[in-house]
Amino acid sequence: MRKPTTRELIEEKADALFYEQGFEATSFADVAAAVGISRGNFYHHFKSKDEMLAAVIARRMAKTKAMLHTWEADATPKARISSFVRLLITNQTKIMSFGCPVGTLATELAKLDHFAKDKAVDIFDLFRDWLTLQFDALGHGDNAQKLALHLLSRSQGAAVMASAYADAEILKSEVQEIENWLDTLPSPI
Amino acid sequence: MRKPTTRELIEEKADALFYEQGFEATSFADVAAAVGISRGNFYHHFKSKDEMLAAVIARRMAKTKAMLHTWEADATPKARISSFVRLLITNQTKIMSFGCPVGTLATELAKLDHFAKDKAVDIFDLFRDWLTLQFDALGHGDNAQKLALHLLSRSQGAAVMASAYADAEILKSEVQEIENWLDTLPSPI
DNA sequence: ACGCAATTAGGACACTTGTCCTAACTACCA
DNA sequence: TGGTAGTTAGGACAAGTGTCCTAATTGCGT
Repeated sequence: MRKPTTRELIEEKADALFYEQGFEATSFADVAAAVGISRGNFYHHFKSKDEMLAAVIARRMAKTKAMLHTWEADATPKARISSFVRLLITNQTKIMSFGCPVGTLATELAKLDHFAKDKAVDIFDLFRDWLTLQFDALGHGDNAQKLALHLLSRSQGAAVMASAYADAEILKSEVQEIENWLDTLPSPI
Repeated sequence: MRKPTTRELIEEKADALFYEQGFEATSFADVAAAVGISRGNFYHHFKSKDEMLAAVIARRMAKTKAMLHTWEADATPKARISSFVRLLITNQTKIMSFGCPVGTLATELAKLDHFAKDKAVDIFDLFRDWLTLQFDALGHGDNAQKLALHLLSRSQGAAVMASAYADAEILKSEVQEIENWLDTLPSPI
C-alpha cells in the first residue's frame, strides 16, 4: 500500500469536512488541523479554496464512477438498481447525520451561487445516466430517463427526511417504499 | 396598514437571506445592508446571530401555521392535501433557485451541529401532523402518519432535484407523480 | 556526498466576522 | 416645555478568514 501524498490527504480530509460541516463552514484551518500540517503550507498544494473544492468534487466523481463500475458485476439491471437503493442503507449512519453528500453539496453551492455548482451536479448525472441505462435495459425505453430521475428524487427525499429527524426507521421505511415501487413497475420485457 | 417595526424588518430580510444564501453564509452586515440600518444598531434588537435565527424560525412557524389554517377552508381532506402538493408549483421559482426553505435549513443546521436544528425540524412537524390529520380523515388510520411522512419525503426529493438542475419540468413532473400516487391510494372509506 | 527541487512551517497581510460600548438622536408623556 | 425611554450610528474589539511571501528543511537523483 503506497503512502498517500499530502495532497491526497488534504483531499480526503477536505472531502469529509465539506460533507460533515458544509463547504462554507469549513475553513483552511479546519482542514490543516485534520491533516496535521500548517496553514501556510496549504498554498503550495491548492492555490485557493475553490481549487480545493474542485479537487474534492473530482475525487467524488472518480469514486462514484468506480462504485458504479463495481455494481456492473450484478447479474441483472434490476439487481444493479437495487445496489443503488441499498446504498442508502449502507451509508445510513452518515446519511442520518449529514444527509446525502451529492444533494447537500449541490444545495449549498446553489445558495452560494458558486460557479462549481454545475460540477457538483455532474455527480448526479453520473447516477442519472447509469440508472437510465439500467431502466433502458429493463425495456423502459423512452421512460428510462424519467424513471432514473424519479428514483434519484425519491432517494434524495429519503435522505433529507432521515437527516432532519436523525431517524434510521424513516430511512428504512422509505427505502422499502422505493423497493415496493420498483417491484410494481410494469415489466415491458 | 401598520408600518412594520425595525425588528420586523430585520426578521423579514434575515428570513429571506437565510433562505437564499444559507444561515452561515449570511452575515450581520448582509442583513443590515438589506434593512438599511447600521451594523452596530443590530445588537439593540438581537443579542446574537443565534437569537436572530430563533426569531426567523419562530416567524416561519407562525406563517406556516397561518397557511395550514387557510387550507382548512378546502372542502375535503383530499383537496387539503392537494393544496400542500401544489405549494411546490406555487413557489416553483424560489424552489428552483434555493430548494425548500424547511428542508435546506434543517440540513444546514444539522451539519453545523446547531442547537436550533430541532426548532427548524418543528416546522416539518407542523406539516407532518397536519397531513397526518388529513390522511386520517381519509380513513387511513394507523397508516396516516406514515403516509404523511412519505408525502413530505417525496416533496423534499422533488425540491432537491429541481434546485440541483434548476429545472421547472423536473418539479412539475415529480408533482404529477405525487398526484398520481395520491389518486391510486386505496380509499378505506 | 552534493545540489537542486519539492515540501514545509511560520507568519504577515488586509479584510470580515460576531460582539459590545458609547454617545447622539428621536419621540412621546407629564 | 422638559425629561425620559427607546432607538440609532459609529466605531472599537479580538478572533478568524483566505491569501500569499519567505526562509528553512527535507528528500531524491546524480
